[in-house]
Parts: sequence; C-alpha cells; structure tokens
Amino acid sequence: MRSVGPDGTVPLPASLSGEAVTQLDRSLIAELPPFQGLEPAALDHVLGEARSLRVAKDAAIFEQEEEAKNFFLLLDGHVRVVKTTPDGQQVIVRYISCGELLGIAQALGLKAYPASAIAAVDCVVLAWPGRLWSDFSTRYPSFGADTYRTVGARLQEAHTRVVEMSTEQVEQRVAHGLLRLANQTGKKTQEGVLIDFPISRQDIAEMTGTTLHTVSRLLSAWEADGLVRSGRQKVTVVEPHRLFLLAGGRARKG
Amino acid sequence: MRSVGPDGTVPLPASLSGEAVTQLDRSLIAELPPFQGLEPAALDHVLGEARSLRVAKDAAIFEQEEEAKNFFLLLDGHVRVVKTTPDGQQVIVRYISCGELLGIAQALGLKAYPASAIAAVDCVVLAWPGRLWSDFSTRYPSFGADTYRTVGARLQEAHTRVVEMSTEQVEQRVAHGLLRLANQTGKKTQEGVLIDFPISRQDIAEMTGTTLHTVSRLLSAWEADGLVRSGRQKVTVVEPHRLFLLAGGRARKG
DNA sequence: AGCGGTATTTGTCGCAGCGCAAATTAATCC
DNA sequence: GGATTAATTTGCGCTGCGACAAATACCGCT
Repeated sequence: MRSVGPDGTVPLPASLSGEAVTQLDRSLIAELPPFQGLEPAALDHVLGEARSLRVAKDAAIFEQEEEAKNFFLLLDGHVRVVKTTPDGQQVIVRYISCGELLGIAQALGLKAYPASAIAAVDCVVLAWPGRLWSDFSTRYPSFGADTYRTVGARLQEAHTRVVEMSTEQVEQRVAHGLLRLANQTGKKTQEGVLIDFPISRQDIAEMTGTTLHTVSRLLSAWEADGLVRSGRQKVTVVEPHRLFLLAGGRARKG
Repeated sequence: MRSVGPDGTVPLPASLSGEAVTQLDRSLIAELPPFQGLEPAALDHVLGEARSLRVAKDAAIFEQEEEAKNFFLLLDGHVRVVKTTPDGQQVIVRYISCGELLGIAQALGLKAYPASAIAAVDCVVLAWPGRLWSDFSTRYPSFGADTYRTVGARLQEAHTRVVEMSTEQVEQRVAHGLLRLANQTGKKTQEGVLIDFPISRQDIAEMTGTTLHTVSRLLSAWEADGLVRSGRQKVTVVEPHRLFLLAGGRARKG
C-alpha cells in the first residue's frame, strides 16, 4: 500500500480531510489483533461498514472536544495523540502505530474525543460509525476482548507515565521516552535503531514534559557521547543499552 | 462477629489478612453501579461467590507484583492505590471510595497487580476469585459495561494527571489534587469540605509529584489566606472556589 | 502525666532546568 | 540558485522547588 504524493490534497471538512482509497481487502485486517480469528464473512461485514481515508501529514483525523462520530483503525502511517490545555499547551499522549485502533471514545463511554489525533506522516485509516462499536463487541467477542486489553494496556502505560513524571528527572524521562519510541516503532538500520517517522525536539518535549531547548541540549550531549545520532526531525538510538542505563536502567522485575 | 465464608475458605495469604464479617445482604450491592439492575437471583449468585473481609488501617488488600488471584469491591472505607518504583519511591495512583471496584487486573489482562492497595482507614471489602471476572462480564452484561466505563474513566483520569504533571507547577497540582479529593470524598462540615480520611502531607506529595516539605509550605500559606484549614492528617477545604482559581481555574469547556 | 514516635513546620542553600534571545543550519519554494 | 521559513543549537540569567537540617507540635501508650 503505497501512498501517492502530496499532490491531490483537496481541502475537505477539517478533521476528516482524507480521500477514499482503493479496494478494501480482507487481508488488510485479517491479521490485526482486533479482528484476528474472525471468519471471512465477518471480516467482509466489518470491512463493508468501513470507510477508508487518506490523511495528509499534519492533518487531524479527529479533534479534541469534537463529537465522537467514528472510531478508527490505522492501516498505514503513524499518528500522534495530543491533548491541548485550555491555555494552549500541548501534551503528546501517545503515538499510534499501524494496526492499532484509535478514537475509541465510545468504548470509554465518551461523547467527545478527549484528544486530537494528528497524522505524523501521510496515513491511511479505516473509519467506522461509532454506533457500530457495541455491535462489533457483542457480535465478535474477540473484538471486545482485544479492545479491553488495549484499553488496559493504555491505562498501564498512562500510570507508568505518571510515575515517571513524578519520580524521574528530565534526562531520565527523555531517555525513557526515546527508548519507548525505539521499541515501539524503531527500525533497525546499520547506525542503530531509527525512529521511523519525523519527530522534532518539540515533539519529544511534549512527550516528556519539558522544553525543546532542554531536549536539544540532551540530544547534543548524547550525540557527543555516541549514544544517539540525530538530525532535523530524526533520531537514531545508537546504543540502546547505554541509554537505558542512563534512564535509570532496571531489569524488569528485580 | 466471626462468620465463616462460603465454601470452606482456606487461610488467607498475608496481604489478605482480614476477617470475615457478618451476613451478606443483597442490599449491600444492589444499588452499586457494577451490579445495578441485576435481578435478585443474580445478586445472590454474585454474593454467594464473594468472600467478605475486614482490612485494618494501613494493611494491604493486595500488593504490587503479587499474582492477581482476586478482584475486589470496597464496601466501606477508603483505599489508596500506590505504585512503588524499583528504588523505593512511592506514587499514589488514586484513592478508591466505597462502592468502587479495585484490583481488577484480570479485566486488563494482567496476571499480577500493577500496584498495591492500602487501607487508608479500616475497610470492608468483598473479594471474588479472578476467574469469575469473565463469568460475571458475560453473564451480566451490565456488569461488563459498567466496568468498561470504569476503566475508561480511570484512563481519562490518568491522562489528565499526565497533562497536569507536564504543564502545571507544583502549587496548581496540589490545588487540583485537593479539589479532586474534596469532590470525590469530601464531607461537608460547617468549616468547609473535609477530606474524610486521614491524609498526611507525605500522601499529598505522593499524589502530586512533589515533597512533603513543599506541600507543608503550600498548606501553611493557604491556611494563612483562609483557603484551607488543616491539621495532622486532616485537611478541610474552606474556600473551594478560590482554591480552584489558584489551580488555574478554567470553566469546563470554554 | 510523662515518654517516645511520628507528623509538621520552617529556615537555608543550591541547582536543574526553564525563559529569553540570538545565531546557525537545513529544508522548501519560486 | 537564492530567498524564505522552520528546526535546531547554544549562551546566560533567574527561580521554583528539592535537599538537608533542626525545631516543634501532636498522638497514643503505659
């Protein structure tokens, strides 16, 4: 699935400015956790209800506070989920990788999206009307079970973030943040593990609760130490292990 | 007041060292969200599977990392949920009020509890074997739905905390923390809203990611301003509104 | 009442890291 | 290719608040 260049992007209703893509195939979703094990007929039913959209880099898939009309599956690309405070500060809640569900407000009993979802690169998503959520969950128990696990995992993750924010200082938090991205979406290169979507110092700052200045300083220092290698909107973790130690390295369970 | 739990229970593991209380009555749980709307027979079934325990102040209902054998309902008292870092620092994840479920690791697909639950005062809890979770959820859809909502709400709450920790400074965080407690478990007195369980400066610090010293200074200053009134393990919010303003007051949605 | 332990208060000091500002580099657009 | 814009780097001063320390208040217990 290849995304065409950024040429034909037409201005559409703000938050859903994508265009339909080609034919939907069962194989697109058959292997993804939420739909794994569903029989072909079920997959066809699910796909039949979906709209497929292309979302240009930096466009919103949905916006915070907006009525939650749909839920989504990211087929290709990377999405960042951002919360904005009343006074305009932004916090990146998490990054979504392909195969993951997003915008599942209805699963949580919300009428509006609690955050915005912004395409970090050109993306392809499937969208379903929110009312189908309960339909899917009851009709396909594995779907319900999987999303339960997803929400659980995200709750865990959020608590981990709270603990980190409470107990670690900036250097460790940034190290943790980078390692998380590297594990989650890292792509092995000969230099090390490359975070394979454009990410700015500002983004990293918004993930870790600091400023782009401090992030820049840290990356510079780490680069001098050979821990990472970074450029404009690009970070490669060269020595994950040493970075891990710096993050306050602790083996999983003592 | 020693009555035996149903189906010959074995001696409880250390962290569950409570004693069984008297007769269980349907009315105990009939009105609680997870069980609301269940018919009498169902309630009896649910209660029949439950063991009821008393937990002394400062005792653990379950401990972080421990195998998640049970899930619980808090019938009476207040519980704090605490995460401990490998180097021994503690963070209070949330307080549980009566009527709430806790220790629902199995709902999230976890084999071990991700945090410890400590009785803030003497408590009474119901305990069910973890394997009954899926049983209850499928047999009583409203139970499943309610807990979905619960988990969703907690996810929201955790994200809110992350945002606060990222964007606010200590004074605002502490103010927010107190207001949250006051709303959640506050008891109106003539002085103001009293947080009706013992809470130390240290506890507040662990909720808000600061130190007891800073919390003490803030409370002193606020007390001088007439915003709060506090003593040993006790806080009363005298002027919620002004405290709210101090917290960076913003009306819900602009 | 007196004792010992715990919670709280308050002072002083130092520094991590934020805010501000300006220079530098790297992409994009004609 | 040169101009424009966005991202990054780096210096510098300031301060919120954490670390350390010591005194005091308050509780439960014998």
